[in-house]
Amino acid sequence: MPELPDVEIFKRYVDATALHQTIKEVSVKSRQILRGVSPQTLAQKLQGHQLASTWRHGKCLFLQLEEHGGSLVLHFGMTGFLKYCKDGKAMPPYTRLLLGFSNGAYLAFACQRMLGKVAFADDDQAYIEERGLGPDALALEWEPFKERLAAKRRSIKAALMDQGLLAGIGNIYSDEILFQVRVHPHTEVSKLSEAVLHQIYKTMRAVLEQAIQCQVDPTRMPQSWLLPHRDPKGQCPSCGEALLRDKVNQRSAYLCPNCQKKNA
DNA sequence: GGTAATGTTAGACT
DNA sequence: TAGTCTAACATTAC
Repeated sequence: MPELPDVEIFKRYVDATALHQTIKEVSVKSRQILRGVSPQTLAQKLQGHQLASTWRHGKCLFLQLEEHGGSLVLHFGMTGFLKYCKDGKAMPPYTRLLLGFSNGAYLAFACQRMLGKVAFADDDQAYIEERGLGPDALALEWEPFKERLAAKRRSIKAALMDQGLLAGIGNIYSDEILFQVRVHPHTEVSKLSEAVLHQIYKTMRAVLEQAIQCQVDPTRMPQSWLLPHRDPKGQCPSCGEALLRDKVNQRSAYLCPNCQKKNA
């Protein structure tokens, strides 16, 4: 689930559960998810400290320690999520990292497919730069958005999903944005008029914000959206046509062949 | 048993 | 050189 709106919900979840408690225990269950930090170093950085605040950049969640002590950085891959448990027994399956607090509760980072990543950043901004991430999709203004995408020869779907251009959009939400703007995902960015690009920008903001409001729960999203119908048997909520599953960038893109014509 | 799944990335290619 | 594309990564469910 973890695209920008999902990670924003994880951020709010941490804010509501795990702040301002002293970390007693740091247990790395799967070493493989660590990026650029050893289990020993991670434990040493975290133990005895508290999570003071959180913020999100694209799909990355930063859990900041008090007194500028650096941040625990979480990336959720395709299957990652967080769970705050009152005791260690309620731990979800595939827990890869477990933080134990002085009040006896735990924060578990789970990811079934091991594509999630855990890192430690002494400086959040430097970390973002090192990883080559573009500006956060919700923080990005129209003018820089236009400049970043300008004249790209790749498809609009690939461009929206490129974390180096702008950070936070993945397969699901790029489909949703392009469906709402009625643009075919294969369309080359350079072929889009400025007016259409502007529509894409505005729709991107609206979709991301509303998805957060809906708690990323498809059943709460408007029925006019693609997302609640996004499966191989789904029908277009606008015209009733059977949805098409196409390949863009090695990923399956869902679209309505009637509403999203090429060269439209 | 083959295929696909909400992500990233190193290396190949143009 | 820069931009773009592909395969690989690990695991489970249908």
